[in-house]
Parts: sequence; structure tokens; C-alpha cells
Amino acid sequence: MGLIFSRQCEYALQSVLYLALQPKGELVSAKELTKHLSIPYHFLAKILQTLSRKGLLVSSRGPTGGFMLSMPPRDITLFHIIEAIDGIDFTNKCVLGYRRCSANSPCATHDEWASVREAIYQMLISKNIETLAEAARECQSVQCVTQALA
Amino acid sequence: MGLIFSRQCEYALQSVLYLALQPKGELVSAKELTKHLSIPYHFLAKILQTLSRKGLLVSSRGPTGGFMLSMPPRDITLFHIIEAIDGIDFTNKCVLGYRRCSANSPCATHDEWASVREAIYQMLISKNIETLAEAARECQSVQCVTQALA
DNA sequence: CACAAATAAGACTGATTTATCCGAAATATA
DNA sequence: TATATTTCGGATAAATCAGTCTTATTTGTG
Repeated sequence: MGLIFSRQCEYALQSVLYLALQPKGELVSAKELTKHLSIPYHFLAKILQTLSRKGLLVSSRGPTGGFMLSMPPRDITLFHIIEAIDGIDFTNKCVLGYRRCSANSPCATHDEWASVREAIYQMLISKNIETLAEAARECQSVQCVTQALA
Repeated sequence: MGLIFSRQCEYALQSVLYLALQPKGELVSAKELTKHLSIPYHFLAKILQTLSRKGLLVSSRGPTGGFMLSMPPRDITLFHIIEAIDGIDFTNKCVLGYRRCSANSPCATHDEWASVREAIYQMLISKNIETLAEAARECQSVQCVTQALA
């Protein structure tokens, strides 16, 4: 479908944002996440495991177990999440798909796209989860709260 | 894989650019395109058919048949091609994947992304194929020519 | 007309992504 | 310790995307 994130990545972004909205140090179970975010349970569980393995989340087993952010929301950027889930090939891949095109061997249109790619990259590394969480918190309307959490 | 175009879309972009580099009014066969662009023949044929149905290309059957642009390269933007192949859901789809998020019912982070989405959109409708073709033509190095055409 | 070369169209196969299922390991609590 | 609840990990199924194959239709040329 292209151009935006994979579904896994969307789910990961939603989950991390949800965790950032919780009181610091509080564990949230996959069950609660799947309920509030309407994400298929087993699929979500796998994504949370991936985020844990990559070091973005800390997990705890057993009853009262769950997941929480491994670091302050401010230190987690959108780029971190995308990197963990989708990978970051897009940062140096030719948008036209030319196999042999790269920064030091650019295709005819490489430079035309460079600024766009750079803009996306800058946005991804500059937006941190705390900022998004604040935006969600400050928005008091029912709509925003339910959507931020669902 | 996310974030950039589908492979079909990449192939379509490459094909249209190749056609734009041909003398005006000249038909190019799928065979020639598949040879120069290294795209699987039957897959490419389908993509060219789609582009024809969508009105971007004109096709002609029989020997001496082939494809050519249906309008001046200047009138074809990247957006046209993406629209024809991948669709344009991304222009109003929530980047976080929230089902209920839209412009008039934004999620907490909608506005944070609006500028990026708009930047991408503007770039896609402002870049026309003639510009890219010129860039390819002006670049005289072997590398650029072979890459623009292969 | 007969033939060859090209597009048109649909069915089919394979790969990747998305989603589901099941059993094992960990752990809080009674 | 027994049990319930949770994450962990691998196997499997369904859906979508990428690529292949076959046949029909069109059309220029001998």
C-alpha cells in the first residue's frame, strides 16, 4: 500500500504512546492494550515482544506483569520505533527503486528527492513521544482522549 | 516494509520516466521497457495496462505497437502516477493508524503530522515528469544515463 | 489471407505481511 | 505448594502483494 508505515509499525506507535500516557513506572498488560487500542491480541503481543527485545520496553511476567517504557518518553523518538519495527532502509533507498542508486552514485532524480527524504528523517528524529503524549493530554475533548487511548 | 512506494509504483515511475525520455509520439513496447528497466515482463505488462486504463498512457496493439505518454510530461506529476497505482489514501489517513482519526475529527497527534503529510503531498504534485526527465538528460555521465534508463 | 508481433485479460504460483493458536516459562498470591 | 495470570516463542493459517503463465484479441506486413 506504500508511503506510510506498516501496520505493525502503526500498532507499535499507538502502544508506545499509550504507555507514555500512563503514570511513570506502571506496568500495562498486553490485554489492556489490546482492549483499549483494538489491536488483535496475539499480533500485539508479538510486537510488544519485539519492542522489548529492541530495548524500548521493559517487560515483566506473571500476574501484575506487563510492559512499560524503558526510558523517559522524551528520549524515545518516532525514528526509534520505526527502526525497531520496519527497519530504516528508506533513509538511503532510492525512491524510484533503482537498484544501483545511492548517495555516492545517484540516479537522475536522486537529488530531487533528497530534500524530501531528509525532511521526513528530521521529523522522525525530532518528534519524541513526550511531545505527542502532551498533545494528547492537553486535548480535553472526549474525542481526543478516547482517540488517543483507543 | 512501509514508508515508500510499492514496487508496482516504483516500476510505474521508472516506466513513465523512460517514456518521457523518448522522442515525442514514439511508441515503446513492453519488451523494450522490460529489457532496459530490468522489470519482470508480465508484471510490467500489467502495470502498463493499468496506467493505460487510468489514462496516463496510450497503447497500440499489433506489431509496431507499444505505449506512449497520453499527455506532455509537464502535465504528469508524481502524484498522478501514485494515484493510479497505489491510491491516495495516505493523503487523509492517520499516520498512527487510528481508525476514527480524520481532518475534522483529529487524533491527538494529527496536527503534529499534518505539516509532514502536506509537505509530501506538495512535493508529489509539484514534481512533474518533464523536470525529472530533464535532470536525467542533463546528466551526461555514463552512470546517470544508464541508471535513468536502467 | 496467413502470419508474426504486440497488447489485454484472467487464472495461477510464490513470497511477504498480518493474524491466530498452542504450549512453555515466569511469578504474584492464596 | 497449587493456581491463576502473564510474557515468551514457535508453528500455523489467512490475506495481500509480487511475479508467472496461458490464451485471446488486435494489427502491420508479406
